[in-house]
Amino acid sequence: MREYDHKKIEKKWQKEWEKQGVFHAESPSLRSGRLERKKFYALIEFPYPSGAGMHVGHIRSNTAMDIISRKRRMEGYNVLYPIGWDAFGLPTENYAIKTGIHPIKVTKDNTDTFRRQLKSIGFSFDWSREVNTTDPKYYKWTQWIFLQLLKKGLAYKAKMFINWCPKDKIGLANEEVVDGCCERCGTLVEKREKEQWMLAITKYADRLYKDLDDVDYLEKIKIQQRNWIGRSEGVNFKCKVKDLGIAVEMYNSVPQTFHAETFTVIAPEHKLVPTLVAGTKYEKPVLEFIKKLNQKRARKDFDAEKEMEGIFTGRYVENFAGSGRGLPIWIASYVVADYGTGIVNASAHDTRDFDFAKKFNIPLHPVMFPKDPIETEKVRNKEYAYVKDPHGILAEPLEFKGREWGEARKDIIDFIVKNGWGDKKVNYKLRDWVFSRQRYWGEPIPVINCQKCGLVPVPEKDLPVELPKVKNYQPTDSGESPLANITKWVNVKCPQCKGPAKRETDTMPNWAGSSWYYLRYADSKNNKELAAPKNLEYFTPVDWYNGGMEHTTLHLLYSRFWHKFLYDLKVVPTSEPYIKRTSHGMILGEGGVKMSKSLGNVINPDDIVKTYGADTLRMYEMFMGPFDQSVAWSSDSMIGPRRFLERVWNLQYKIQKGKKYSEFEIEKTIKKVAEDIEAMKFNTAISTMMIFANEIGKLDSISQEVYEKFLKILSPFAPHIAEELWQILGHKKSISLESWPAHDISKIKQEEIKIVVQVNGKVRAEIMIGADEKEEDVQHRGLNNEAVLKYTAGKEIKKVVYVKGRLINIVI
RNA sequence: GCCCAGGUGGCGGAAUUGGUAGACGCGAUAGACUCAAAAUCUAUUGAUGGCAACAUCAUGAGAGUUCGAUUCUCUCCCUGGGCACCA
Repeated sequence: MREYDHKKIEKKWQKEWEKQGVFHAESPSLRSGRLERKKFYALIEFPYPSGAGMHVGHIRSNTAMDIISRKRRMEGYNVLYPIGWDAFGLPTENYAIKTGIHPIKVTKDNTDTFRRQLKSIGFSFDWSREVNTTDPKYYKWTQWIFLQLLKKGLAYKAKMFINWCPKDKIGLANEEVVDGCCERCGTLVEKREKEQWMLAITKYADRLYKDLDDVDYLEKIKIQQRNWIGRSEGVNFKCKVKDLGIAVEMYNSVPQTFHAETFTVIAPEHKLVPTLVAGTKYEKPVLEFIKKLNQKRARKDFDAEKEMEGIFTGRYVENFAGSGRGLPIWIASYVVADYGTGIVNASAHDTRDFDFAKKFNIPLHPVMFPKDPIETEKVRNKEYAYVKDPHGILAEPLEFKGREWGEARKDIIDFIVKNGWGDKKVNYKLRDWVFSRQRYWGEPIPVINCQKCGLVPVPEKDLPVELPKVKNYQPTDSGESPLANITKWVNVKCPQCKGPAKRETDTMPNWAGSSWYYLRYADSKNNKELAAPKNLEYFTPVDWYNGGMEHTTLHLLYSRFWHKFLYDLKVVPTSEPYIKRTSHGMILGEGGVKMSKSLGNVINPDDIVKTYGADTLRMYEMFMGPFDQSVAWSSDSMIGPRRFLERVWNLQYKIQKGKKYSEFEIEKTIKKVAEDIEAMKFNTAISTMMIFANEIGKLDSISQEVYEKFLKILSPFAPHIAEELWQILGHKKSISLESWPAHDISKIKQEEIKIVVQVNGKVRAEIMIGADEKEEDVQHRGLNNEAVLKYTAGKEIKKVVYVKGRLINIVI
């Protein structure tokens, strides 16, 4: 008997797969005729090659998609399961700053480590399509996409207040600021005015929102994206400021209660504020108020909700919505300048407005009341803010008296519009994407500043604009990229007038390269185009994309935006990049704490591959818990899957020619495993296989046919051991190229079924019945069962419930 | 505050449309093998009571619907994640 030697087996098959090119996806561009075979495109988020090496979390998500890919291959699909490196980014640059080692070298070392580690796990990646975002041949096309965005007016420069991290010396997108602090280093973010490149993602907000209806994403992912885009339909009220004659628009997303509005609030930084108070007695106190407020806001622990501040401007809105009333305009600290119009009318039906009015003694006028009369009295007495209740009854305007708030909404909006008081308006929370970074390790933005011609795009034929070598990667305190110091690189001739000009020194954020990488995989070696249309037509969209929840609102939204843009340019054939999106849970350290270097609880996959083997590691990570939930690592539990594989290995010595085994068990197992893989319930798929192996392990001998079927369904999970056993059984072809065993439902039929007899819902007996036995006969047998009679004797039987093939419940 | 997940043995976790709660795995206990240990194999393993057959209680707490609830409804508590001055 040979022992299960995982080291030998795993190395052997990894070499063999590579030699045979088992996992290469066939491209239509490489053949003359049509590629008839159906494709399946499985995608994982390509890793950022950090210096720490691969995390066990990578293995979890990669294995999941690997199992699905391997199953699809066995089902006859031409599977594309690619891999690459999202290698631009701050950690590498910060490392370079610290050590002086060039980021190119750092990246090469790290990707080498990752590649070796990934290969040691036996993932069925098509390595021939490997991409790297830092490769000029790759980022040539990232820059090309930027030029197209520029051409269409979707990339623009804007002088604006940006979130500035004083430590990283970098501008941050709103999305990258967490609790007012830099997402990466935790430093308190400052506001700084700077010229920035922006991408107009808001122009696509509507489509990004609506098209979610047509994709198969996990519901929670859709909800997060919808919340992030934050679409709301409301009314822009058209008003005039009394005595000034200025027209203002005020956005209101709940116009149903517009009659309740008794005052108006404006954001402190709103550009209209100085005009409102200019030359009045309010000017001095208002400006002082704003100055003080800004100082307060800079404080980290400042809570605008609790520390609500405000001041009257001395101005009024004139004749609000035809009511003849004038609404006092207050500056309020809780109003956001860049949402809607930054000026809002306020009412008793909003908690913040309500609290504000109470604090500053502004009159309130509720117009919507609950059905309960006691509560109505409370609302009438202004005891609390009665907010957004679809069943609340409106008292005003009189045209809508007695109608429900939720139901009346549409009609009230029409009413307002018809009277000319305002226009329908859709607003989004989503803001444009701050696209420039004052950093070295990113794609140079391919633009030239000419003194005469202004901003001139680099001609497409001159792409890529390559990163020059620098000595120092430290950003400058002036906020410019280190590239600004390379005069040789910066000074160029203007492509239009040939006069002296300077290159743009800002680079792109790391989200750029990852916004379109899945397209490049379709044709990663193409030097003439982003990818051959033939290949894009065939491979895209991605059929199944798995990744982390943390990328739902940034990467996933950005890449959908770019994809839609490329669709408009007719570069890609579909309007959505991913048909299906799922997500995995995190792997936590032992005891449920976060895995981190500082806690010293990081698990090194290399050690486990060495001692237990890649197959055991794969099995363990799939078995440890539900795929979409976080699970704590437990080194003790690793032994379970390893024991299972050893048992499977030893089963080979039980094979006997001509031996038959109940078809029922193997067919049932195949069916369950297949269903569980599709539902990403890998943990129960494995337990099903364990049960099967335990069962046949008890027999004296097993048939080769059954064992082979079992190896096939095991192979996506533990491919190395499955290949080895497959070969031992005398097969020449790789098991990866075999076909997935079809389970025959008709075979899954039992002669006898065990059912339970309950008395008043409590199990009292078990009986065996024939599969086709009549209900009356079954009931009769249940009722006359000895154990059951003990409980029913002398009692009146009220009812007997029979659930076919399940149970009998006798009610007494 | 809002949104989304969750809460089941010593631990990770199973339970089709409501239908035998605790599958599978880890750990633990006992036994076999061994000079011994490891590995392996066999048995037991939710709690309480009982020599046992068996009984009772158990899925965060409390109520409800039902012949029957881990599953459905309501109220509350706790944990994790996301969002948050968005009118």
